[in-house]
Amino acid sequence: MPRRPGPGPRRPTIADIAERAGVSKGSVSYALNGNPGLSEPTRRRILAIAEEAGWRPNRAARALSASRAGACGLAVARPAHLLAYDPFFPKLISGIEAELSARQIALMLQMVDDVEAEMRALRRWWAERRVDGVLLVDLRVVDPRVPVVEQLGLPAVIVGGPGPTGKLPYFPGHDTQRIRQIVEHLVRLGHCRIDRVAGPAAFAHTQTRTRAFREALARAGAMGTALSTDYTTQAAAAATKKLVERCPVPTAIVYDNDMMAVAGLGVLQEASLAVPEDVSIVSLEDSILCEVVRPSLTASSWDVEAFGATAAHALVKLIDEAAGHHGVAGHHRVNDFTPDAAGPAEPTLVVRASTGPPPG
Amino acid sequence: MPRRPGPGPRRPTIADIAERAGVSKGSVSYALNGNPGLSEPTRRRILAIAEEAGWRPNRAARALSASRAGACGLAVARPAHLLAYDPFFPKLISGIEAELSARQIALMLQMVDDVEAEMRALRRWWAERRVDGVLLVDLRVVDPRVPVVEQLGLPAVIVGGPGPTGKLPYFPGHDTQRIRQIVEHLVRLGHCRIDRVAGPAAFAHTQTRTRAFREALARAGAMGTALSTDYTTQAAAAATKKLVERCPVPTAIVYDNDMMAVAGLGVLQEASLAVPEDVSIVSLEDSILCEVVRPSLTASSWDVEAFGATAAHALVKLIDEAAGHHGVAGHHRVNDFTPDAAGPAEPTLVVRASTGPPPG
DNA sequence: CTGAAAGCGCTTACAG
DNA sequence: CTGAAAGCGCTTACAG
Repeated sequence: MPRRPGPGPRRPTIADIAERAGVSKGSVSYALNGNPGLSEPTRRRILAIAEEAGWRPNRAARALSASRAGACGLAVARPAHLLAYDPFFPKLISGIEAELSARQIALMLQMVDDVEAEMRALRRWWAERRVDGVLLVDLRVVDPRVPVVEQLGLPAVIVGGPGPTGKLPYFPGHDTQRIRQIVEHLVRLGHCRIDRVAGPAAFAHTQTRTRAFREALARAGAMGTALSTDYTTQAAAAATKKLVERCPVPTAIVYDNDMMAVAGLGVLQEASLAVPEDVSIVSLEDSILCEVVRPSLTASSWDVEAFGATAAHALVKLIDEAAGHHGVAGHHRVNDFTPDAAGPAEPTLVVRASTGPPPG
Repeated sequence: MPRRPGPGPRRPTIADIAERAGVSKGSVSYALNGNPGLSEPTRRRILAIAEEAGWRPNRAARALSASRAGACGLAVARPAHLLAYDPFFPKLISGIEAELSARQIALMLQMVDDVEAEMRALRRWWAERRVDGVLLVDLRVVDPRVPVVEQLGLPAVIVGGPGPTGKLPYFPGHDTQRIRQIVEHLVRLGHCRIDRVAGPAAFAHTQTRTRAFREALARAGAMGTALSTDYTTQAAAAATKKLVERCPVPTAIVYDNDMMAVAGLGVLQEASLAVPEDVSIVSLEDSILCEVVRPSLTASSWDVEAFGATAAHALVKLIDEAAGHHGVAGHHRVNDFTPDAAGPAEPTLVVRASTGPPPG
């Protein structure tokens, strides 16, 4: 049973601190956690000794006794080759991670092939007490993860959800507003036939966007359709080809993300259609890529990092609440965050070279 | 002290399994961990009961008693806005994660602003026993992280390192070979003046590439220089402008990654230089982006996911070794992995539309 | 081949 | 205001 010391310097424990301070381990724990029931001088003395000794809690010990993992989980069910070209996720993860690490909470990241694998990951995290809560991204229209986390009692927030699903807090990504801005911009330029190359129809945010797209078109008296893709550039290229073979050719195309927009741009260039003289194109997601290609792409810009941070913050709150109502069988409270107010900054349409008046 | 039960189903412990099986907790632990010293029938019976009960180890408990976190750490010291456009990292993380999760090891991800913050993260992970080992990316020419992990006795592998640094295992990313292939391709096309827009000079792999670049040029009797950047597209654009203002204009430019290559392409197009008729360009990193832009970019393709998996595998081995030599004060063994054999697949140059013979 | 027990490093009601 | 003690759920030498 004697611990193998392992290489490297020794890590002090509360027992060491207690001994040096001449108090019990309990008092050290109280001081370290800011619990009441300790005189100010004693607390300060203990804190100073712990600081000086470079004490840090053994997270496993703390997790075991406090029933708190000190970690949140994020499983992403998109193939790596897709993730690799979507600037959205690194930004989102960065925002989540910043919020969490400011609170000393770790982020466990797992990439999985599909929703089934993601659910296995969620169950395993729960069973092993690896995480205190999870972030759910890419909500499906009918999403099997929601009943799973609800049944497990695993605190969860939906990142980018479209609206109330069960009782989980959700954070829509300004989808409606961003689509609206894009359509209004194009209509103002004189376009009346606007098509869209969309993401997977099974994603809830795609549905939200499609609804917003239809409504915005109708309000403006314009027409247009949305073609679903699997987010691959091949699918985006194929959809673009289909659109430009139509008669009449659409004068504007909206792409659900930047890489698809660039793929579409390539197809248009090969079809000898000039952008924006013949066809205007817009990306629903802004990135450096939009700035860098020629012509540069008009794109909807929003603060994805702040968005991730907000969702992470809500998850932390939820976890704290769940721990507070200890033993209460009931579930997370209904969303009490303002929907469509994900970050501090409102989305804005960055107008670049890829949009202009329609031909003729 | 009674645990708050918390919401959701109950999680069985080894005590539950032991009771149902009519054995001691120790025996259950032995059965579950495949330790010898248990009759086959007993082992099978225990396993069946655990399986049926859906038992999973409480990772905190296991970590505390076994002194193993069951997690590895990866801290990335690049600003999020840069990470967001580099397909390399998602692929790398995906490969690492796949290897780790196959062994039930979690990946802790942290994004930090600089190497100092990364070192704080490493120290904190070590002090809290959050991780059993770490992966070090973006090795600097003089890298302060190396002495830190060595002093702490924290198992670590260098992902993409250029060669032996201290005693840490390292995995070079085929840099020399990839640079060589590119230069040879361009020389074969007839280029004799090849410049390069490189990454930060402080990165060790940039240095490796620069050395390989010089050697390859010298071998071919060609000339050329490398301009360092901070990987931003602004810097890439500025470097490209500087190059095309030279006399004579280089006939070929190599970019250390794909986004910089696209930024360079934009500058060339605006300077009315045709690619590849006036200038050929090549990206040292392949991605969908290279396929999608017009002209499509010739790029060096290699299996980054396998690379990440290999490094993660080595780290796991290192951790096992360190645990095996328990108490031995000595350090990790000198690298015993084959350098420059990172993945199963060799890098290949994918020739696309952006390279051709020099003008004249 | 199996069991009883100590220990990992914390937290937290409970006495004093 | 402080201390002694139990407990979190595992692992692991040590007896039998």
